[in-house]
Amino acid sequence: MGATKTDLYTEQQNKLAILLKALGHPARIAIIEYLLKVNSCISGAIVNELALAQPTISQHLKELKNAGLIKGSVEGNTICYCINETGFEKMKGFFENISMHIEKKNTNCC
Amino acid sequence: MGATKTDLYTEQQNKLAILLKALGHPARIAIIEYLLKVNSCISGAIVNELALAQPTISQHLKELKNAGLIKGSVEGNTICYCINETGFEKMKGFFENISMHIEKKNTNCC
DNA sequence: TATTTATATCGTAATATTGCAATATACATA
DNA sequence: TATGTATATTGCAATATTACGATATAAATA
Repeated sequence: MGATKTDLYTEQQNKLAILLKALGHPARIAIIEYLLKVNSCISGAIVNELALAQPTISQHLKELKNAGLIKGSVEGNTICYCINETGFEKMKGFFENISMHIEKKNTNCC
Repeated sequence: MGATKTDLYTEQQNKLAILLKALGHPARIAIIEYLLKVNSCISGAIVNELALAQPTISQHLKELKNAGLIKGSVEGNTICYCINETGFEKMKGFFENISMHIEKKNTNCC
């Protein structure tokens, strides 16, 4: 085994899991936070920022892109990465929804 | 290699990654959604709900508990699991913060 | 055109995750 | 006390992830 049995879950659950998993690594959180901090779309600057080897960061960027959390566009020699809002809005919505559900029910049995 | 280099990141980034990673699996999303849906703290009912073997679910529950997303309390023979708000509030806060940051800057270079 | 610069891909080692059968534990009840 | 019921733990096979050196690719510039 070792592979997730995606056919057991709804498409929503699978999609959400992909988004959350993509952010479930501190390097990728750091990349997102960096992209939000700098006031323009920087690319290779991330390599200097993050103390990881260039291929490793390239790989993390690819995963973020595959999950739909960042977009990349070629800019001559360099590549410009920036936040893709849609993925983040979905996750925000999920947690706001959960928060509402928690408020409504007060079964604090644990 | 193979292990995440946690010493490269802030404690906040590492903690957040643990929370997000714990939810980054459809089975664990399904468990959380189930706990929210049923109006009381059910335990072994999850095994019937989820089409996974009992040890597998037990393992997922353990991970959710370790991450601080659910609490468990022994109830005689059975065990009562329910949502632990704090973890979810943290994630909600993170995404609301990101959302605010995205709104402020409109550098849509990608 | 040759060289530099920026990024991606390949290949691989180390480690982690997923899933389950078998088994253990612990309470409940006959 | 013996048996059933609910959950956890162990051990293991299959697969995925993390990280990086070596190398490829592609644009920029000397």
